[in-house]
Amino acid sequence: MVGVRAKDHDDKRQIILDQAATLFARQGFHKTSIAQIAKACKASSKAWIYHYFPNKEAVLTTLITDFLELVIARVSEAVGAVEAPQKKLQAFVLECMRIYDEYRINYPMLFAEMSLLPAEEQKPIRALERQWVMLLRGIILELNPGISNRRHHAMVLTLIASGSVNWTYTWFDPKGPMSQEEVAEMTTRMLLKGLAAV
Amino acid sequence: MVGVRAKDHDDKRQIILDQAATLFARQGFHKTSIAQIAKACKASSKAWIYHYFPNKEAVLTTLITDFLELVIARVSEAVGAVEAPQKKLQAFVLECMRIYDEYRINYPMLFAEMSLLPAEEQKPIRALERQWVMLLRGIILELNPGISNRRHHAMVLTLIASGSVNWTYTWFDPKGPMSQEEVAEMTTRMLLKGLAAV
DNA sequence: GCAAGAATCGAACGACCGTTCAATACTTTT
DNA sequence: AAAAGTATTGAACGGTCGTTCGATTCTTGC
Repeated sequence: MVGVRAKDHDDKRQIILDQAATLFARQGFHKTSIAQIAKACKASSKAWIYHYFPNKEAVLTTLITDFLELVIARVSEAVGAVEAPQKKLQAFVLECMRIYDEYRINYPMLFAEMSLLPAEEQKPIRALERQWVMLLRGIILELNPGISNRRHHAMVLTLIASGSVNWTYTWFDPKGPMSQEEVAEMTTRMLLKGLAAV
Repeated sequence: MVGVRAKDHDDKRQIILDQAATLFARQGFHKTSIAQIAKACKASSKAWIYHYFPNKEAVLTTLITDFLELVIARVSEAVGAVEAPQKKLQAFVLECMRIYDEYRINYPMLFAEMSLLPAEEQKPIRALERQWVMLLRGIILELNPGISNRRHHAMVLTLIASGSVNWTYTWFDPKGPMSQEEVAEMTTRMLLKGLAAV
């Protein structure tokens, strides 16, 4: 076929995303230049990036989108593999922390950056985020069906709980005194008791 | 005295900080230019800013420092005004949310931006942050003295709890269905039960 | 082998931005 | 009123960065 994309087109694209993720996490989005990403990919020109992405923001939005889709897929699977709602919560928390640790993505930073994008570009990302939150909300409702009576209580409680999970990024150190499994265990135990109290 | 600073020098400085806070919250640090801050202050030249701050980063670090000092002062006072540790936790959470609401500062964004600063400039800010965390840790230890046996447990539990409070920024809407008092109430109740479980 | 589009690259453009500088106006003490 | 230092300003500098362009090379179906 003439004029067809190279077989390794998607691979190259993925390399860009991987290198960009590392650089964004270390230096932030604005302090990372296209030239830097290209160099990290061992390309000799920054114009090379533009063959795979229309602009710099697209690298960011693709990165966040792919990441959230992965999180949702893996968390869904982990949660679906157990029956008891207590076990589901544990699986949810643990799987989130595992992915955060594997990918070393600075989620609060990406989140903040995303919030500055034009509303139209935020839309699909917000939708994925909502999926993630709704997954957690479902588990919380199973754990404590009573709260469904009061309007919005389930949602607010879910958002409060989500903070415990998401904020972990800002302080957790894999080389610290606790493993992610232990932190996940403590978080789960706290949430289990706490969520029953409202 | 010849060559003394004008009486309103500190006022002007504060105006810069206030306008910068608003702009940073809305557009982020990097997308806000010195010229924009100057214009928001009704100054006719961006060089004017440099009479009050040595550079743009100093505006950011001063902003965060002042904010954290205010938070610590107000939260300390609120916590000190009550006796029971349960009341202290409630006061802590409520006061944090009140300040966040009053000042409309995007704390997670400022936090992320601060993390990219040179280590030396981060130091005093990290110290203030630690003060805030330690305040919360003290309350948690009062609530659950048992955890002091296991090393690091109190600190990790504190950090997990702090996530619930700090993440509120990213989702709380004053025009939403719940007031900050109600959210603070729910957060406190959840934490009270949850923290006892570890 | 030729045509057409993909892949890659080097160079340049155009805009913006943080910072500096020199000059002017203002204030206050002596 | 003179001196000295502050307050403010407009203009310019130096650099960076995202993006574009044109050219070249490579791949592949006809």
